[in-house]
Amino acid sequence: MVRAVRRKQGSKKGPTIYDVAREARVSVFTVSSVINKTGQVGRSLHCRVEAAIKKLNYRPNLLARSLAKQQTHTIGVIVPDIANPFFPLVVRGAEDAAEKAGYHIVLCSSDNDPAKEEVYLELFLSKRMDGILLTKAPGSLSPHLRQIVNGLGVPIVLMMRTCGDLKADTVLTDDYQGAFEAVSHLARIGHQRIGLVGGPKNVSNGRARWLGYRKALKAFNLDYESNLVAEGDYRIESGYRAGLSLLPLRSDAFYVANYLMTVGFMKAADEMGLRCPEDFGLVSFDDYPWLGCFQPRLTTVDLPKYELGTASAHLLLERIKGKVGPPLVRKLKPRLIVRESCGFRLRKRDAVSAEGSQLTLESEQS
Amino acid sequence: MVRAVRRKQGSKKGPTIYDVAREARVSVFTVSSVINKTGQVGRSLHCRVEAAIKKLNYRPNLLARSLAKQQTHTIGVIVPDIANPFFPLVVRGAEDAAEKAGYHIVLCSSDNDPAKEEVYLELFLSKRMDGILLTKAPGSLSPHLRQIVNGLGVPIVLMMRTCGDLKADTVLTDDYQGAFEAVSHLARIGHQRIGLVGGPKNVSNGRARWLGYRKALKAFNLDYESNLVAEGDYRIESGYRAGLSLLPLRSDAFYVANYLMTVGFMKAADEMGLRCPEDFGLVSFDDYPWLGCFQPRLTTVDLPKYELGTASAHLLLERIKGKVGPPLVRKLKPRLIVRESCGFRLRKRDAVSAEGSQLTLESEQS
DNA sequence: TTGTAGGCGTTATCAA
DNA sequence: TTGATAACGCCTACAA
Repeated sequence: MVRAVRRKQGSKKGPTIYDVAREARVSVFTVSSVINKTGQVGRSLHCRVEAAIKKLNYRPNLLARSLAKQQTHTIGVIVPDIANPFFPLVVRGAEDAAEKAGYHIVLCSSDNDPAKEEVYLELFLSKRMDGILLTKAPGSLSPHLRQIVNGLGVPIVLMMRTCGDLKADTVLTDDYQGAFEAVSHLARIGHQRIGLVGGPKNVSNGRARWLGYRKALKAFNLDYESNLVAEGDYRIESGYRAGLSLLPLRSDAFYVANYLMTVGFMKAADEMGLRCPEDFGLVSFDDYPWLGCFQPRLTTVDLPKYELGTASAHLLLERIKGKVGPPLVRKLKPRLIVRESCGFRLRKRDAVSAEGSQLTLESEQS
Repeated sequence: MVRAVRRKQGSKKGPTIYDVAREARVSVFTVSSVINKTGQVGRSLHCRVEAAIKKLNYRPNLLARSLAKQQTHTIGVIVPDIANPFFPLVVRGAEDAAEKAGYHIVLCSSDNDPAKEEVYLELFLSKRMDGILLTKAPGSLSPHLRQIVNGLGVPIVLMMRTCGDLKADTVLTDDYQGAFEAVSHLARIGHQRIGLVGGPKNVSNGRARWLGYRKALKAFNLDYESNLVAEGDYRIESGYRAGLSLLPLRSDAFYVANYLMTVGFMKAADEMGLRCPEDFGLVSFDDYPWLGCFQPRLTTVDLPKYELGTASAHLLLERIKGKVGPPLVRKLKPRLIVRESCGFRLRKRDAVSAEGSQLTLESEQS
């Protein structure tokens, strides 16, 4: 009982459960039971405890609780870059879902750097996160790390990107399908030579978008011209460079595999005095609220970002709760939104029958 | 020494410092000294310990360390909404600065709801965050909470918004100045009737942008017409509604106090068949990489978001380190970026002399 | 129903 | 230089 003889409470550091117990003239057990609503505590003691808590302004130290209960009610989230406009909504979705379950989020940006990612993962393990949400950087998890993860049994949910050697629950958008629809749309309205600004081939969704492009070309009997294709890294600069090299080739249209690259691409077009959709058609990937307000209004494939976050968090929370079973994969449906950048208005002679595809004409919505 | 007799290591939960000590046939103190590079440990023991750590794949439990050292190396961040494109870069700045100092971030979105904010603040205190970065929701901190904060001595840095009753370090952008420059620019190029879509008056930067607007009108001897003014909440919908009500009044130009409201405003203009800058001039607030690539290219006031985040984190880290002194206020300079939405190209007859203002013609940069 | 005391995994004090 | 051992603040069998 050395503890009860501690400092005369106050002065930084806040009151502890012992202070409350002393104040209420009960044991720490009683206080604990009251706080956690566990076990039956008599009316009078209950009141005394609550009064003491209020009087001392007591807040339980969640650090100590986490240590004792072996759970932090915190989940670690690693995204490539929170400043990439794709991820904020994903994170917000995860945050909301987590919050609803009493969990909170620590956020890290890996910059797609496997080394950084590894550091953060180790951090999460050391901080005893209850679970991890991960948009994997290129490359596989180091065996060393995988061993720890498995040993510790910390659940991980992969977001947006699979990772070959990591068997874990995964939530994806169907980028293969999305890319296929994007390019199909271009083909359907009459474009013949369709270029690609693709994502990095060393991440799964980069490959998927690439494959969807090729599949669509095949489906419409269009040639694959390797010189009309460029690989980017999802950032503005790479889209810009791709624009500089691809635009002079004067193909009919382009599919650009994400928004940031589209921004760079458009900048290049602007500098070269090329206009969209008059000089080239364009379908982008990933929609934003402002795309409909500025010219050219981008035809794009909307990805359910918020839902991606919530779904991932839900899966993770299930695992944290102890659910067992083989890894689950959820694939969310993208949705083609047709505006003008594709050249649809210019070529509406080839009327598009909806064909049961996930097509949305923006003028129809809202 | 009961502890050493614990479970036969392994099977979830990972090894503890005791396991390492036993493995290396030393005391926990020795292990701890090696890990923290504190105190002198003999060569041979040092090696034995390192070997044991490697062999057992030992990672210190940061939770336990935090409890013992009374510091978590974690800072709590509350922003109104991480999905508002303004904040990701701020958070990224804070994250980078924190990371560099060995700190990490837990992120919460308050939705500008004081109640939610209070819950999160209490959470941060309970989780013993070393410091807090806060973009205050409207209203003042509850006295109850302020008492705790003060009592606990947890440093807080206010970002973007002041809070009357909370004396704390603060990092702002000079929104008064920014708004003044925005509106002055409109006036300078010949606009006479200038409307305002302002931010919420119950947050400090909303007021500042409002005041800058009025100051500029005065400076250019323009009338303040209250019917040309609308109060929004920084979200798209409010900008849209403002557009619907203000645009029919056919004033020359508008200053819209943030990007999201501009998006809504443009949507309204689009629906009404009004074009910018032909039918009305517009200056927005807050710049993004894609603003230069789409029409109308927005003239806007760039706010140093990333720097806002880093500066805030730096200030906070200083306080965490124990720096004392009166609350500091840092005000970051905004920068007017002139593109076409203001109508500058249309009216370039009134040539703009730079006048030493922070004006940037986009064609000059890059 | 309530209290006692040991455990969670570190750090830190104080002897040896 | 090392080693016991008491904090850190909470939870929770086990006792009473």
